[in-house]
Formats: sequence, structure tokens, C-alpha cells
Amino acid sequence: MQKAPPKIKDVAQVAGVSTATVSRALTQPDRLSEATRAKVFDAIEATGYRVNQAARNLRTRRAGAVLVLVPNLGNPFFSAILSSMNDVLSANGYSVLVFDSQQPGASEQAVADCFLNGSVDGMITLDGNMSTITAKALRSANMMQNVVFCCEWSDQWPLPSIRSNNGLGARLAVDHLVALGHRRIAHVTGPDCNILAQMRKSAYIDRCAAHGLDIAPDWIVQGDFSLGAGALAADRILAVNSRPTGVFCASDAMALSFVARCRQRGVRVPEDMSVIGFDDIEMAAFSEPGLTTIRQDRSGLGRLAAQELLARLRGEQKTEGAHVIYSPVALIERGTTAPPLDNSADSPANGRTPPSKPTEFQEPVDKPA
Amino acid sequence: MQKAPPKIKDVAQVAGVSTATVSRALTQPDRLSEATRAKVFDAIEATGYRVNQAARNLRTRRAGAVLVLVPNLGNPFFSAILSSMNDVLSANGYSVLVFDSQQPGASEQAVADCFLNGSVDGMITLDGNMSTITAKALRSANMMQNVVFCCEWSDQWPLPSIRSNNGLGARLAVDHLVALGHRRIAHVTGPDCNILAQMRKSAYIDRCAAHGLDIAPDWIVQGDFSLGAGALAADRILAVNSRPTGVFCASDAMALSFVARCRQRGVRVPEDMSVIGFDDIEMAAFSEPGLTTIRQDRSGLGRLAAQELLARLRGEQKTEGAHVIYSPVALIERGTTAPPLDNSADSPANGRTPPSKPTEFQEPVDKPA
DNA sequence: GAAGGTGGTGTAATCGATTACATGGTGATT
DNA sequence: AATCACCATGTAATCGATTACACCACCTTC
Repeated sequence: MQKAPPKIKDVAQVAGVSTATVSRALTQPDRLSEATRAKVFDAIEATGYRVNQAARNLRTRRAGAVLVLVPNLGNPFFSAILSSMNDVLSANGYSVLVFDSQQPGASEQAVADCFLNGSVDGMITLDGNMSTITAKALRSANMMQNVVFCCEWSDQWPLPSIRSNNGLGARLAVDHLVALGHRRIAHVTGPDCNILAQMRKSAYIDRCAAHGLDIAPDWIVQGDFSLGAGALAADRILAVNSRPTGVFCASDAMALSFVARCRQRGVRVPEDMSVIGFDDIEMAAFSEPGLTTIRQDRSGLGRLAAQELLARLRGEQKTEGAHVIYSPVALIERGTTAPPLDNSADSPANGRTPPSKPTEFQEPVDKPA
Repeated sequence: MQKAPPKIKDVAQVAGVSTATVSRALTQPDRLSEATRAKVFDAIEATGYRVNQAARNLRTRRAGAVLVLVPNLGNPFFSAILSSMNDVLSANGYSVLVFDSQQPGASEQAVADCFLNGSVDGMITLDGNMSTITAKALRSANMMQNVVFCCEWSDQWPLPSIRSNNGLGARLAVDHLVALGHRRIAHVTGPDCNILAQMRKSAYIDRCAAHGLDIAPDWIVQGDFSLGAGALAADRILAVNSRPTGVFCASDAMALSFVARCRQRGVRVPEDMSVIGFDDIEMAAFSEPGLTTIRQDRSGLGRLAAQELLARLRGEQKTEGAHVIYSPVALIERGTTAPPLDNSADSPANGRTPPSKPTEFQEPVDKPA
């Protein structure tokens, strides 16, 4: 036997006031006299009243929820980000709805429907490729201004974007290898269509050029950020004629499996091959040797994105259009990078370079050039 | 300039029918004549109508959303599970709301409120420790029957539980090491309060006893499933007087960092120390050497839990009370386990045992004994 | 002391769907 | 031909909150 949950009317009756007063006690307590307010709160306490969200949402035309769109929920890179977003959003009274943008089902339509049927107030997307069906829904629900990009982004949409400075990160990586004396540096990329992969790759190319280093075509291996791709890339790169002495991987997952495959094939890391990753996932610190990498502040990215969205939802969108916030990156030196053994043969002018100093978080820079 | 989104009334007008008919076309299409149905769907198409969820939820007293409670969202072990839950639930019209049960803020109350204010219809919890405040909310919202445990569980609550057979998993792990000839086997546990840690530890103890193996007190090291704990445990176990030759870690995260720390300290794996983990996270296959481990079918766990919850929400709760579904576990042999080098000294009766055959998924067994 | 302002509260309309009940039409049964 | 069952559809109440507007009491201000 279940008593029906108390409604606002019940509270009003107990408190001896009208429903309007109870509602005001909840939403704008300072508009009530102290005495009434106390009466109402006592009655709420006594009845165990909770506002019915559906009713409130219907009336206020809000949802109290935001959508987080993750490309491949199964990828642990996103978990720390999701976690900090969740902290910020739920602390501000928003529920977090999670969708996987690469799920095989009709997820695009599901996302679009969330906006069209009013079940979310806004969205943070970790996927830079916004589907046209989603964009259309956003436009027609007039919600385009309640979207922020996090990590990835698209220049096609003038939306706020929280991101790491990928150009700077790639530059730190290349510079680190160069400082160690490497002159043949390979790169394992992310997917071609991915903006992060593009940024990192082009910064790698630019930076090698800036150092006067040639890049053989087969030193650039297409990957997809995954563990499997790193192992495959190692196979490819170890088979190359003029083998590079260092490799910059566009993700830690690829870097870790690259290292594992090298060692499995008898190639020592870092002696025969230096490897540097990107992300600084937790595992990077606990592998053997520790993975040298570019740290992204994942929880910071999530927090900033959530805060930016909250500001927008509150209508404080001071900045119009694209608003880019950079989160710091830093070189984390661990054990997978060292001077190349054969660098004297290759670069007669350079003596062995001492390892560079630990690098702290860098100030954001707009263009890596 | 934004036209207001079309309502059911607009559709009714365009179709030349009543709002009731439109509503019926949406919710029980077979109760309408074919002609009317077609008219209505055309009108829906023409107007671009979408049902307003808040209104529907208010009227039907449903939320169309379920809560997934994750202990530590940042832990990648959960991501595959979350992903498959999401697949199943969103394919069935439910939104997935994610909460982190170990978040410092007042998350317990937030979870409770979700039920009390009707914003979710049910919950899947990956956290076996249900807070009393949550339980109270569930009871008073009459939602106790819409909860299912996944992975972890609590015997305190007679609720359905989808789980791996942890006892069997631990048994496979110990048996594997024994079959290789190990007689001094250590164990790195999860947190004391965690039901999975308890199951795995007690099965480890039982199984060692069944094989007639002694367990020195300092061979059991308290961990917490995390990478950091594995490294600390390695430090402890390598310092022990009569060093074990094999170790069973209650999670892959701990096993991987255990291996890394061993090698870092010059202890070879598997030659000097065999290590077996639990979970089979993706990284296990890509470390060097590959991690021998007990596979849990993570996406299966998520899928089954989601399906069980859906059945309950549809009112098909055939089974009353605790309903345990076991998901299969399997021994995955990779490179971190091998016969001990010194086993002849320790177990004169046993010759070197050949590696056991690969083990397929095991049939569920209720009690590991 | 009349006019006007202000702060606190109540009345009732409203958000947009679902659905109990009513109605009218059709065909089957007697 | 009258009765009944049943199907398709319409009318209007309803879900539980928020809030525009009205109202009253009291206080300034001229």
C-alpha cells in the first residue's frame, strides 16, 4: 500500500497558504516574509514533499538536463572528462544524459529528438563532427547557442570550444625528440577526418621542417588513436628501410601498444626507439618504462566545458560565436624517450644532447607557429 | 525569429481530427483506421511535430529515463559496460542518466531526489553499497523493484543482480598458477568493503587450501583495484621473506602496474614472477608481455543488466526478489604466467607441469566450492 | 487626507500531452 | 426490424507545477 506522493497542494494546505506561496518559497524564497517562508519549509519537511520535475519542466519549458555526446563511450580517454563534467553539472542542478555518437543504431536521430522534444537544455559534444541531422534539430529548436565543443571541434560551427593546444603539444613532442638528438622522427596519426589528428600531424610536419628535418613518406603512419592501431603502426615502422629513431604517437593508447610491440619484436625502448605519446592517461605513468607524453588536463577540459555551458544556459553568453578556451598541455618526461644510440652517424654537428629539463604547463598560445 | 514548435493541437488541425486521435496514432496506432492513421502521420510529417516529453511524462507519470550509478566514473573498467547499457536502453526509448556514486558532493541526495521527483523510472547500479538515503528514497517512491545490480551487488537487498562468477574466476586463476607448478601464490585484493574483492579473496583462499598450499600472511596485500595499488603491492610482495612465485591480482589495473613495477625493479615477469589479473581490459592484450587474466564479458554484463531492467519496467518481473544472472568468465592465457624457475626445490613431488590448455568460457556455477 | 508606491499573498490560467467517458455508425443476431 | 456489440473518433478532465494578474494592507509623500 502506497500513499500517493504529496503535491504542492498538500503542502499548501498543511502550511495554511496558497499553492502559489509554496511555489515561491521554492523558487524565489526572498520574496516571502520570513514567517511564511518558515511555515512553508516546515510543511515541506512534514509532508516529505519533492517537486515533480515533469510538471515543473512542462511549465517552465526547461528540462534540467544536458546531453554529453561522446565518440565511443568505451574509450577510457573520455572517462575522466565525463567525470568532471558530471561533477560540475550535477552540482548545478543539471542531470547528465550520455550518448555515444558512434553507436551503430539510429543515434543521430535520438540526439536530434532530445532537442526537438525538449528533454535537454543543451549539449557538450566531444565529437567534432556534428551530424547534419543534429545541426538541423539544434537550429529548429533554437538551441544552437546552447552547445559547446570539448576536446574536438569543428570550424564549421561558430560555437564555443574548450580544447587543448594541440599544435603546442605536438611541438613540445617534436622539440623534445630533437633536443635528445633525434633527426629521424616518425608520426602515428589519428583518423584523417579527426580535427585533433589533423592539428597534431600538421604541427609535427611544420616543426620537423623548422628543425630542418626530412620526413620520409613511410614515417607517417595512419592510425586511429586505438591500442590496435599502435601495434600495427609499430609493425609498419619497424619494417621501414631507413628506420626512424623516434616516434610521436597522436595518442597514449597508440604509444603504449607501439612500445609493447617494439619490445615484443626485440627492439629496445628507449635505446633503439624513442616513443612519445599524447594525452597522459593514467596508464602512462604505470607502464614500464613510463611513457613520455604530452599531458592534457582532462578533468580541466571537462570542468571548463561544463562551466561554459552553464554560463550559456544562464544567458550569460558574453561572447558571441566561436569562443576558444585553451587548456594547458605539458611535456611529461618518463622513460620511453632517450638520445638515439646512432645519432653521431646521422648528425655530425651535434654532440649528444642532455635530456631537456622537465617542462611545466605552458601558457596557451593560439597558433603553434 | 522562431516559430513556436508545433503542438498536438496543430497536428490535429492539419489532419482534420481531434487531439485524442493524434495522440492515439502515436501511442496505439492499431486502434485507428488505416485512413485516419495515414492522415495523422502525414500531418505530423508536414508540421514537423515532436511530442513534448515533459507533458507526456507529467501525464503518464513516467520519466523515460533510467539512472546508471557508477562508482568512480573515471575508472575505464566501467566504460565498456556503460557503453553497452546505453546501446540497449536508448534503443528502447530510455535516456541514460549517469551519476558517480563516489563523487564528493551531495550525490547521494541527488540520486535520491531523482526518484522522489520522478525524473527516472529505474536504476542500474554498479556500486554494491547502496546508501541508506538512496534505499529510503527507493522505498518511498515505490521503486525498489526497478533496480538491478550489475557487477557488484549486496545481499542486503533482494534485487536482481547481473554478475560475473567471481568465485569461478578466482578459482581458474589459482588453478592456472598451480597447474604451472606454483606453490607460493600471493593475492592483491580490492577494498575490504567491496563484495567483488571479498568473493575473489575467499575463493583464492579456498582454492589454495584445496590444493594443499599454505598462504603466508604477508602474501595477501590489500589493494583497491587501482593502478597505484598494484605498484605498491609489488613493492610489498617483493620485499617479503619467502617470496611467492606467482600472484593473483583482483584487477587488471593492479596486475599491469604490478608487472611494470616488478620489471622496473629487475624482477622478470614471467620468469621470476607470474602475474594473473582479473577483468581482461583492453590494455591487457596490448601490454608486453600480454597479461594473463580472467576475462569478464563487460559488454554482456551491461547488456544483460539493461535488459533485465527493461523487463522490470515493462512489468514482466517474472522472478520475485533476488534473481542472479551469471555472465561467463574465462581464463585468457598470455605472457605473464609461466612455470616457476625454482619449483623443483619447493615441490619435489611435482615435475614441471605443462601449460594448461586455453580455457573457454565456463558454464555458470553458483558456488565456487 | 488623498494619491501613489510597495511588499506579501491568493486566484486562476497555463504548459502539452494522455485518456476516461461519451457518441455515432456499422454490422451481426434474433 | 429491433437490439446489441463493437469500432472509430471526439470532448473534456487531468497530470502538478509556475506565474500573470488582482488584491489588500500599510507606509510615504505632498
